[in-house]
Amino acid sequence: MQHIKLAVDAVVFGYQNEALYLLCVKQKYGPFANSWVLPGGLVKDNESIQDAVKRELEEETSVELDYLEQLYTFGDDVERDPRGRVVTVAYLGLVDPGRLHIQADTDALEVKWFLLKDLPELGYDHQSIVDKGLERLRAKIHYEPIGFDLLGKEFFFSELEGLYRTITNRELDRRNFRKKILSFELLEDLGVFPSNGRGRPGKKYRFREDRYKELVAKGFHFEIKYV
Amino acid sequence: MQHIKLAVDAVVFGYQNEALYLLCVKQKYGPFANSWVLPGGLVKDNESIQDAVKRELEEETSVELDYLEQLYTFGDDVERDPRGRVVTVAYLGLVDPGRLHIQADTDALEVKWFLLKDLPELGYDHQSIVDKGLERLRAKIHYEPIGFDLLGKEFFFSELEGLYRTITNRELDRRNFRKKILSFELLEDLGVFPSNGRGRPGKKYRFREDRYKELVAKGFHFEIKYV
DNA sequence: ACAAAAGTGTTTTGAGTACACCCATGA
DNA sequence: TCATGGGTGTACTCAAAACACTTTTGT
Repeated sequence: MQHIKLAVDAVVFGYQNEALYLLCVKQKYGPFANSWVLPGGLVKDNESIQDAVKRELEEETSVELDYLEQLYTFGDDVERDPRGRVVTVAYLGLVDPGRLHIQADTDALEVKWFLLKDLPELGYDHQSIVDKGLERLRAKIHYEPIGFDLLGKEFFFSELEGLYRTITNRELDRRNFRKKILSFELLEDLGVFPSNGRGRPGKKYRFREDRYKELVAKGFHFEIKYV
Repeated sequence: MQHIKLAVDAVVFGYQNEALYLLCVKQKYGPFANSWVLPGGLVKDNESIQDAVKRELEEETSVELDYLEQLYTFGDDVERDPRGRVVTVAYLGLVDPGRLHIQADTDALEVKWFLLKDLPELGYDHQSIVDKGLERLRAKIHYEPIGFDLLGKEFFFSELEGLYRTITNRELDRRNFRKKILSFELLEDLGVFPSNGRGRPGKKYRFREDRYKELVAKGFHFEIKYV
């Protein structure tokens, strides 16, 4: 008879003002009570693992995702949970800035977005799960248009630039970057919007999800080498 | 109390004569008795999931791997095993041609390498696991030097060409491919060997694993766009 | 008028691609 | 001598990279 528990955990990133944020919850019980950890929990017998992630996120944080993918399964360290053998399937989630400021904690658990650069010490092996998630995000932003899930539906071009600068942690040439992105013809031009600070007002854009899918079906491959 | 079992399964590919092979075992008991399935089985309480894969491969097939990586965790279909909830962590394995012909079945299970193009109907959802494995192999061969794990330690250049042709299922320009691969300076030239058939004899090469790691540490990125 | 951010084009460079002939061996 | 497979070099093309000034707004 096997005594292994199966859990899910979610690495959920948000982005605002040139900075990445990570969604954490404060553990109430157990060996890491009062530590910050990733949202997650045990999978139920009759739910898919993906549904388990969504349910836990809903229960613990009330956050809905704009993007979700399976990340990696952590089960090589037999003692990663001091209470017994737990294998966890980690997911990577992304949310747009509209969800970045939590409404109210659902069930008395504390929930918080931490600046990724300023994370507290996380319980269990959750820091290594976060590392894996960040690695995936960094890799994938070059060859899939997942960055758009970290922006609002409508965004200034400079926000997209800032997002790529932040995630890749490198400078980029604004002219070349814009030329490349626009060449895909995946952005709908929404026209000029009042500047939100000083400086010349800029155009807003919307990512054309439908068009992206069409193009992919025809063999198109999103790729940003820049940055 | 949770009633989910945790298993591992391995998609193990081999390559020989311009063809990919998949390692299968014949199921002895259960709902898929006498079906061919992927090698695998339940994880033990005190072993890492990666060790579980290696153990099952050893027990069921006596095959040792030249490459192993975690592939994906299949647990969304609650009824993927008719006997109850089983979530399986699938791994992708590669072996060199020296291991392609099985020595003897360890414990009366039947073991067989099938031509990938000519697979029998596999039990459970194993066909979709194979599909995922093949997808990963096809993607990864472009940006990591994992193809070498499907060749012997010493190989003719034409074998490498054939491997890429086979896996990508496309023609390639021999001159450009050779130029590109050699430009990495990752192959040790072992000199000319007697031809194994008719035609001019060719040089053999060895992949410089150590050098590859050095280069990666310096920021090198293996990439074959060709093919 | 000045500071701040947005918008825009051209040139250079190098990697990807296309392409065809000679060489060494076994039969 | 012929069939088979191995080895090699050059020219073209296009996308990536480098690069700086003008425009619009708020203060």
